Amino acid sequence: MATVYENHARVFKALCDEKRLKILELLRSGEKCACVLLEQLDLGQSGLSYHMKILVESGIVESRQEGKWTHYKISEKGSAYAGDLLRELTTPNAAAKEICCKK
Amino acid sequence: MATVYENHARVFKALCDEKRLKILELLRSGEKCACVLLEQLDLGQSGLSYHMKILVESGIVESRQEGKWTHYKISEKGSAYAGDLLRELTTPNAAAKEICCKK
DNA sequence: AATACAAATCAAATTTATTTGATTTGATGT
DNA sequence: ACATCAAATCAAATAAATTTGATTTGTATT
Repeated sequence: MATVYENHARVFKALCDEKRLKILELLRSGEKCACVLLEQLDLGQSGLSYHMKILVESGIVESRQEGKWTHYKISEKGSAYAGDLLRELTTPNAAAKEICCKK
Repeated sequence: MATVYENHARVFKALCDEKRLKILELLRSGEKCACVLLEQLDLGQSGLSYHMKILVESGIVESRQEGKWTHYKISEKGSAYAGDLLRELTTPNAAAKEICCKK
């Protein structure tokens, strides 16, 4: 069973790798099928599939099957969730106590 | 020389690891010195130092030296930058062209 | 200058992530 | 049913990240 930390980490893992950032950049110009991504990236078929899986599992990218082809695009919902999560993780929480050192 | 992708990836690496997410959670309640973090985490001294370096290099955490002790807190500026960057990376760009498959 | 202690650095061991090529699965067309 | 092609999965090899304990560095105290 995944901890909440694992689930949160999964979201940002999408953005931790150069190849995946390049893929996202390509997707910023609209939905693309795997064949187009393959042409533009220095990646083999199985390598692309590996990275797309991580992107989709993060929620930031969504996929759509059309016949033999799979199309990918940036998910508005997933991106918004990632943004909200980032804000939550970096915002001071209410019950802030400043406990610190002996000295 | 670091590519722009490496620089972007560095920001989100901070959020990819469970231990670092736990550290951030502790920092949400205010600035803490390393000694306090050590008490609350399942980490040795050098391990904590390793993770704090990654957090600080991401910009999301900032450190302050006070005598022998180092204090850490979440950086508002760095967090805002990460948020802006995430939005930028996941927002469709202007010159969007929908090029796709033969079929 | 010598000691004490916090944190950073180093080096080796271990774990996890990524790459690569081969095989399998799933959908389509003949 | 068979052949074809796109994508997923698998397994092995490689690379990168993390852990751990030892050493070093920097600051303060005596």
